[in-house]
Amino acid sequence: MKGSSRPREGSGSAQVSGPTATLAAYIQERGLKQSRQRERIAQSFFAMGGHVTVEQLVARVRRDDPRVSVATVYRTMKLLAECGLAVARQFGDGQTRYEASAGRDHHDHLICTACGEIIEFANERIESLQEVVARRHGFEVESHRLELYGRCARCRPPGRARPEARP
Amino acid sequence: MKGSSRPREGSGSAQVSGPTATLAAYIQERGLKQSRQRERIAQSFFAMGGHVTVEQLVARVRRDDPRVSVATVYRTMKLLAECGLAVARQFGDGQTRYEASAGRDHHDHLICTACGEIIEFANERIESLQEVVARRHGFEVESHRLELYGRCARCRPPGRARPEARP
DNA sequence: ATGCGTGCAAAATTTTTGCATGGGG
DNA sequence: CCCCATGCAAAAATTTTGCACGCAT
Repeated sequence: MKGSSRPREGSGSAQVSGPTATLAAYIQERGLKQSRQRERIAQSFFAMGGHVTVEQLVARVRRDDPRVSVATVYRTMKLLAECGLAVARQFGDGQTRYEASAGRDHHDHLICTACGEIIEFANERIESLQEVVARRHGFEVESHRLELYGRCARCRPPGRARPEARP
Repeated sequence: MKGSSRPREGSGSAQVSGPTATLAAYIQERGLKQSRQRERIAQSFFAMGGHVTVEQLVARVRRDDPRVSVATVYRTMKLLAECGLAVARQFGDGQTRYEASAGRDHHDHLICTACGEIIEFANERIESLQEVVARRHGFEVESHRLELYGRCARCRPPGRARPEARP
């Protein structure tokens, strides 16, 4: 249940302009402090890619550092969200998911109700129409959220390819 | 707009075929039982209209019947959702909201981030484009969710009229 | 009489917060 | 050195579940 195909940031060796650098800058500007935990959490988060639940992130971080507390992960993700490196998403399953957003354009989501795969997409036409609709009601749009739930190609009953064994 | 939705049930005379009747039918068909609580909860829910949180609903129901438990309200709303009279909505605020859906067409939401007002809208063009996008990714859409967050006419900074004083 | 519904409370989930301690700047 | 960050656990907030009892059918 993953599968994002996002272009990797310059994962070169001496590259310093990645999200980690942005976080460091943000931390310094605000007189906050860096820490092993924050670095680990951020690193794991960006390494995981996709749309990560706190639970998943905690598990991953603890693989390297078993004593990191859930609270710290929550607090750090809030930090990442504040400085624009992550976005919190609520798909209707009761778990907040975080998504890396460094320098990424806005996009919406296609979510497979069978295998859970999450695909991102963007559509200018839809965005425009949203503006039109909003204006029609006197609204000024600040943000929006569009999620399409359904069956992905592999999970579709009629087509071919087995639905991953979970109807 | 669709064919003037909500035909006011002019047909039967003695038969009140509103949502309450649908619930009663559903209850009987399934061998379930009616109860004072269920009636009160359903009645309050439909009377309130809009997008109601369980908390609000509980408060309202208890105004008439202080001993109704939260659990019963949850269970009853689940029942209403099962028989298609209500729909559970998750706007990102951590509270499940229920919305009456008897005979209503699909629609999406405009949500004011200042006063919390929720406006419904429907747009065929957007729906069509959603299908196109989904198909392009091999998805078959089962449902979707579109929410536009922003400032309603009254809450817009530049314009006039006061923001109702409730964030 | 049978079994569903209810209230109450405990449990389960998910996220936040208080507090004492330790470490970064 | 001072303040921030962390861990731990308790607290919150929301929703579910177990249980015994009572009422509707």
